[in-house]
Amino acid sequence: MVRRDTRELILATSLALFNRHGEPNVSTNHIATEADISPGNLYYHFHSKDDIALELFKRYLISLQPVLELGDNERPDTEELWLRLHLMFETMGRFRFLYRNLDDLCARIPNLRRAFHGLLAKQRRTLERLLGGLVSHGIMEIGADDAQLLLDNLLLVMSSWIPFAEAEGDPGLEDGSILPRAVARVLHLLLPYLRQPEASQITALITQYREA
Amino acid sequence: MVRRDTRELILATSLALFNRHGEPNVSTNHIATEADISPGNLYYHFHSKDDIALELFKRYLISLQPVLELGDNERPDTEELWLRLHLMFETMGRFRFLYRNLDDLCARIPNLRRAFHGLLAKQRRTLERLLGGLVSHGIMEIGADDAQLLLDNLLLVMSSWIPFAEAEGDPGLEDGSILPRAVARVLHLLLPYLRQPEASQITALITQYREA
DNA sequence: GTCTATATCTAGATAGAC
DNA sequence: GTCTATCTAGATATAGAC
Repeated sequence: MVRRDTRELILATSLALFNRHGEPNVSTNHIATEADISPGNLYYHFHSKDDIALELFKRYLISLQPVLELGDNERPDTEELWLRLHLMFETMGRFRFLYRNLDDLCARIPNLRRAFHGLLAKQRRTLERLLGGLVSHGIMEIGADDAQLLLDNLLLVMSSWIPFAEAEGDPGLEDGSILPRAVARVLHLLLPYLRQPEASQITALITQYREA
Repeated sequence: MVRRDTRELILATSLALFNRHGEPNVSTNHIATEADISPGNLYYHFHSKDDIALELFKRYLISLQPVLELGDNERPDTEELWLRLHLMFETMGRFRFLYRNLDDLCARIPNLRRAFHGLLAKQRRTLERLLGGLVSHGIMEIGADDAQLLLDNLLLVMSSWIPFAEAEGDPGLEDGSILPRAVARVLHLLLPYLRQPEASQITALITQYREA
């Protein structure tokens, strides 16, 4: 690997190893060896292993920011919806180690825990606005109670498809071929509440995605 | 704690600690101390820590067996459905450490991995039959493609509500007060495909469960 | 069956030379 | 900034007396 700034090299190497083997199974020595630096050097750049994980989480948040941001005068439609989901899932996939061991990372690193809760709240607001947009366009029809339960399930599925796929041993996590199926999964949750002709559009998208 | 058969004591203690702190955060010394026995004694009864986890998984499977079994002439209705779900989730909650670190347990313990995949397949078959029963009774109306996607999401949600609740820091995991909400969550996935009057029944159940 | 004592290993982290 | 060498802690697991 080309020698860039060492701190960035450590982060890139850690991310790759964490994603491949799972964060608990990657030691700092392991990272140093793979990055072709000494263990001491690693600790010159980072105070601890948790520090590396936390810094990666910050990068994750930054990557996600533009995907979660909705312009004030933006009018979300189904096209916009699947684009956002695809971008979001692609980003999550690049940092998938976070979701694989979310519970333990949150328990161990208070700052990460707080940041994750903030992210969940933000995701909920973004989804709420997206759904609200669909309703105001007459594309979606849903009651307030149903909308809350739907939001709960959307957040759960969006936060859990990665570890579930890992547990199932799905090979598509490595090469990204799982993404279309993950998006199809989420879109299918919305389908019952969509009116025509958007419902048919989404159905077509789902079919297309599943076959991809 | 009353002194029962030591092997059972170790299992009970391990289960409690694993659930409370997460399996990776509980050492064999920790278990021995809590069980009031020596570390050496623990290793007399179990070959390794993984052995304990695997034995607990077997107990989990045994507990789940009657819940997943459907009699041949059984006619699943909505009443049967919520009963099954409640029993299933209650059992999962008693062994929730398994779901909190499923990926790493599967990666580390091949036998557990195989057993879990077998369980997933069995759950899918049971759900398939339950849904099929609802359809044949005219309670549910759903196409073949939609049914497959619904099954996928049902399995995902059923396998993931525990770690998601842990990541959210939901206190209801300890005392079981989360169970009604978890069941409501799953029932809501089915709701769009139910006919009347069962749809209203389920809506009422969900409302009741959410308030509980 | 159970204990005490200990071997072995590996992880995270630091010290100090260069 | 980077390296080598090393410390420390804690985990799994075993040996051998009782």
